Amino acid sequence: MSRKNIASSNSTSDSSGNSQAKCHHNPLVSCGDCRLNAICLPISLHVDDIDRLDEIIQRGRPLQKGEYLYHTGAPFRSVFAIRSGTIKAISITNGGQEQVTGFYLPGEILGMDGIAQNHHTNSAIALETAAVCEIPFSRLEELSLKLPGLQRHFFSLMSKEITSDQQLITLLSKNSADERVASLLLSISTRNHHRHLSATCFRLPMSRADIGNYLGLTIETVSRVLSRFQKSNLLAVDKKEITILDMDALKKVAQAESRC
Amino acid sequence: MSRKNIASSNSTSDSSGNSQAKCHHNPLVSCGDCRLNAICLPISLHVDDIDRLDEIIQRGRPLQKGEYLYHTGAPFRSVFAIRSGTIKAISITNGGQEQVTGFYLPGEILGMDGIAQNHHTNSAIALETAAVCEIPFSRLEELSLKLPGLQRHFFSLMSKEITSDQQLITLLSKNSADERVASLLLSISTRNHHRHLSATCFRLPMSRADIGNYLGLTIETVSRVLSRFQKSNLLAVDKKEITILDMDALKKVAQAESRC
DNA sequence: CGGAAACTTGAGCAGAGTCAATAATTGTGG
DNA sequence: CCACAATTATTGACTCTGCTCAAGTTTCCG
Repeated sequence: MSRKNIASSNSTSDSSGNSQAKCHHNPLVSCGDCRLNAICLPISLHVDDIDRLDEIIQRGRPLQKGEYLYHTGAPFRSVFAIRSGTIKAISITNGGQEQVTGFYLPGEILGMDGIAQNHHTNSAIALETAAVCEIPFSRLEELSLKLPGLQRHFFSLMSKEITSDQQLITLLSKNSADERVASLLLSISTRNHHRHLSATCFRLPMSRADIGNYLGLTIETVSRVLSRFQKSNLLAVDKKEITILDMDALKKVAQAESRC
Repeated sequence: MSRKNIASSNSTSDSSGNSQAKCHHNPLVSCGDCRLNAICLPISLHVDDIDRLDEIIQRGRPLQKGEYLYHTGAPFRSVFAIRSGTIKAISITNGGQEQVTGFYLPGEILGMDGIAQNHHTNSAIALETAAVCEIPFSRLEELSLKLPGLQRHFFSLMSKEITSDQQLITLLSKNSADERVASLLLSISTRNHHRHLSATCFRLPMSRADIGNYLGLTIETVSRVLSRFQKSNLLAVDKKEITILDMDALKKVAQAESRC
């Protein structure tokens, strides 16, 4: 068997003594050894092909909280995979306000907004100290021409971005404040779970303002909804630390759109 | 010069006597002769390459109003370019409601929601009699591996879909009913103008219900906003026929988000 | 021509926004 | 390390935009 399905090599590998080399804080770890590759690169590639991908990826110094990964209008050169930390993507409205268009967690890929116009339509900002892998897009395109699996993977990534944007559109268009907040909490919970972290107890990396901006709500409404969820024992909220106490009930709230 | 920039061959070509062959209602017209190719395929391709693309495209019988182009959950095989008519894309919410995620006009491409999961997450429904070109995706992928320009074009198309979804997110998240309706009217106006149709006088192909669904408003609110626009002489509204009487004022309404 | 679907308009209501005051947390510089 | 400023979050009172419900009208299509 000359192929290595990297999707099946999951993070249990850090039970080995060599945890240093595989730690996601270590900027030098290669794609093949990265514990996040099941999320970021869930395709079968020949080991040689992984090495070729590895070669084009640039790993820079970590971003500090508030630092920009790229700015609106900047020439588009790369997409980025998050290794640690959280990044928010924002676009600027005609009136000059921010619109948060997404939160990106470790293993997720952002920056694809820039492809069409050859410059970024969004800005990306670190919400906390964050390490990213920079993937130069022109070299990725070249490599994609040689590796059909990689081309398909990038089509797929962009398609996922489209479907997740459309889910947000539905959320904004049809759901109440309670439903929106519950949905966001569940989304973060699920994504944490995929990374083998707790699905019920986690720290929100973003401010109430960012949550409200993302969900089309005011900061006050977000705060009130969280207080209400706490009063009804769905959650324990301790500033940014969230504990989901009643997952089923929270899911019910999230899905309870005014059904006919 | 062995390359033909098809983007520069615009619809003025129908001044020739041979308008039959180039008419967008004729299902047999080739990509090279299609008057919409400036919108749907705005890239430089070798004439031979256009022919190769042409060969893989299937042109079926027109869809009648209300007919499905594809259903949610159907296996993903193709993307579609619209030749004539209008298609709406909808997704189904958890509660079983429709969410309109987009309106597609002639020259525009839809169906890319299905790539990630290999089946469509949306359904597509004709709002009026419509002709489409079906582009089998697997063959498009193969061809993209040979034609870097085509690969880039499809990355670009998907990126455009992402940025336009994000604009809708902003609209839903930040803008009032008036601003949302004005924005949609202006979007249709602009897209008509690109197709060399009137930017000020056109027929809305979708119902008030579809508009409301798309914009996150009720049918009653859409109706009231249009009445209000008419009273203030921004528009003349005659059921689905819209005439923009004061384009500048309408643009002001559309951009007037509560700026700080 | 008749029934259904689509649209318009009005009255009343409620969910989320605004404004405002206070509290808690974080960051900064002496 | 503490004190002060700045930012962030909570909570309350009031307002307003857009929703609900309802009735009536127009348009579409068989």
